Amino acid sequence: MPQLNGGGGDDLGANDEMISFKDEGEQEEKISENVSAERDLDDLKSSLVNESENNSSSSDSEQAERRPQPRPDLDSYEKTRDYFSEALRRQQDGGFFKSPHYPGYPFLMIPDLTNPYLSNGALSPSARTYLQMKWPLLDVPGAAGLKDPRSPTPGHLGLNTYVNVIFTIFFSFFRKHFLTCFALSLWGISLCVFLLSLLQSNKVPVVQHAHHVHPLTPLITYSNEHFSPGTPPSHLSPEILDPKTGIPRTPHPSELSPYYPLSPGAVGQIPHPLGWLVPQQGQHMYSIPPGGFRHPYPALAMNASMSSLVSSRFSPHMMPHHPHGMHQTGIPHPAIVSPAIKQEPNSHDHMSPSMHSKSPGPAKKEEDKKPHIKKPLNAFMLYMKEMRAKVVAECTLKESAAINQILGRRWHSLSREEQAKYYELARKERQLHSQLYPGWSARDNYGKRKKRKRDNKPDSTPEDFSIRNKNQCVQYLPSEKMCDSPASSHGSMLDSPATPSAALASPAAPAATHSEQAQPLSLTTKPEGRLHHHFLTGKPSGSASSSSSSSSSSSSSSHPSISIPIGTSGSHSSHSAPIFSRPIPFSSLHHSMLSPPSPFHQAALHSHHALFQSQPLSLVTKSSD
DNA sequence: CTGCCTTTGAAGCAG
DNA sequence: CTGCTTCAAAGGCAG
Repeated sequence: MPQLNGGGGDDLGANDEMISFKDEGEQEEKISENVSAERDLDDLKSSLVNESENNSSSSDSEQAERRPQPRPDLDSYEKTRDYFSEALRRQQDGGFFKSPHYPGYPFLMIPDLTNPYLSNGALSPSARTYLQMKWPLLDVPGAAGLKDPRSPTPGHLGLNTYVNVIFTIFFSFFRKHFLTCFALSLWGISLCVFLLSLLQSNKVPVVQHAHHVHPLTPLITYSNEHFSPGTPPSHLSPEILDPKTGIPRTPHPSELSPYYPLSPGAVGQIPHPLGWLVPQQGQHMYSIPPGGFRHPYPALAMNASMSSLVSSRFSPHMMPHHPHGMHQTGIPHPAIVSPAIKQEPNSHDHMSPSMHSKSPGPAKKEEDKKPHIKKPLNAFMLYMKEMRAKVVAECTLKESAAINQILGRRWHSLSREEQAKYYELARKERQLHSQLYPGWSARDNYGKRKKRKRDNKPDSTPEDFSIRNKNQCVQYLPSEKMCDSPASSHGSMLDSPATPSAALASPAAPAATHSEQAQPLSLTTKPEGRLHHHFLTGKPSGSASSSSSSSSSSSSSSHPSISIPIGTSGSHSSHSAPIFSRPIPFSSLHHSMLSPPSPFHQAALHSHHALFQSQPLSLVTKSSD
């Protein structure tokens, strides 16, 4: 647990301490976020006003251009268009209709308007994509006929106009009252969709985008609280309040979506303003079986992302709460995994215990009844989920083991604040998890996984490094791919990461430097890779390193290359723990070092090294050849 | 097809 | 209380 090791921090209650520290920080952050959000919103409004004016003028000019050559069949069109334009002028004070700029999405700029964080339209593309995905039908340029005077379809002008007027009125209303009437707006959208369908049925040319993924796929984010423009963050009570009444309600999935902004990854790598909160590609920390939300069966295939977002934010307040676990009700939570789908091959249909009358079977059946509730993700896991895609994109690596090494290093390169975010997130997740599954215990999942190989060799001789047991020092990374990876050989890790990602990963250069300095030894320079991995392995992960100074010491002393369990790859916390965790939690220490450079950090760094030096025997080592 | 690899952190268990 | 073990995610890889 990264806590402040100094500077007023104490080692006890690391988690809570840090969390509390963080909470304060977060609150401040949030306040500032809100303020900035409001400011952004204001800016956005003003900018939109300007845009509106521009749009109006351009619209007029367009009309002027057409007037010289009026056509009889366009008269009615012109009239309706004028009417429409008038309606537009009346309604649009915010440039809501930016058709000239977004010809393809004449009326689909909602997210841009509704997202207070988009002062500069940075997210506009994603927002549009979002809408396209969310409401594919809306992607249809319903006013295409109107938009393009050259291809009018007089036969449908009336309908088009009607639709457009509906759009205009609805969206103006929508825009003005979005924050408070979102649900209503959705109904309006549904109406529009219906009308568009009508248009389609009337054979009005309709353009569908080919890049539709899943309409709901991009909606997932890890946390919505920071993105809901009109709803205050509710960290600990993820319930969704009715925007109008403020009363908790059971939202329809479609109603939820707006509160769960796009995941950057899902929308073309568009960086999210609050990227750290955004999970990867619509995935949630709890992978919920598809159909989790309302349909217990995968066949009903509610989009997993949607399910996760919905379920992840469904607190007991929203759903009937059963003290012994929501799963008893068949209510899905991301943490609930249907073994049939995942992991538990032997069990089946765990998701529907409530659906089926409790079939009292053999004693073992009881286990089957219990759905597999996954552990809440810890901070690092959350970080991994978020960053994995980036790392994969930046590197050609695909193997998770290698990616994880990189992530592990990056994790340690993160500033304390950044890590704190994830710790806080993880804490909330645990809290939510505990609320959702009061009776759940990590113990419940013990033995669920296939037997781990680790325990086979508890009593191997010090020299007898089990092949099975990973070498804690050897890089699992394929030699070809180092990226900004862990422990690049030759201390290349000390070099500043060439890739932008590296810089990204280590926002604070000093921190990164410290990090690197702090782990020089951990960078096992062995390019050997897997070969040594087999022969030079560290201790069996299980018994290996820690307590038994005997084994570890012998191994360490015998090998020239010393690998420090410093947060680096291979230093499983549990292994390294014996060395630092108790007296000076390693992560904590490391955190301090990662923090902005300061005398204290320097001291910590030195002490850290000193610590290592003082306990050479504890260091897991590996032979250099 | 199953399990390992790899990472960190949380939690449980054993002594 | 300390230390060890298991599990969480993820995807290539080996058997």
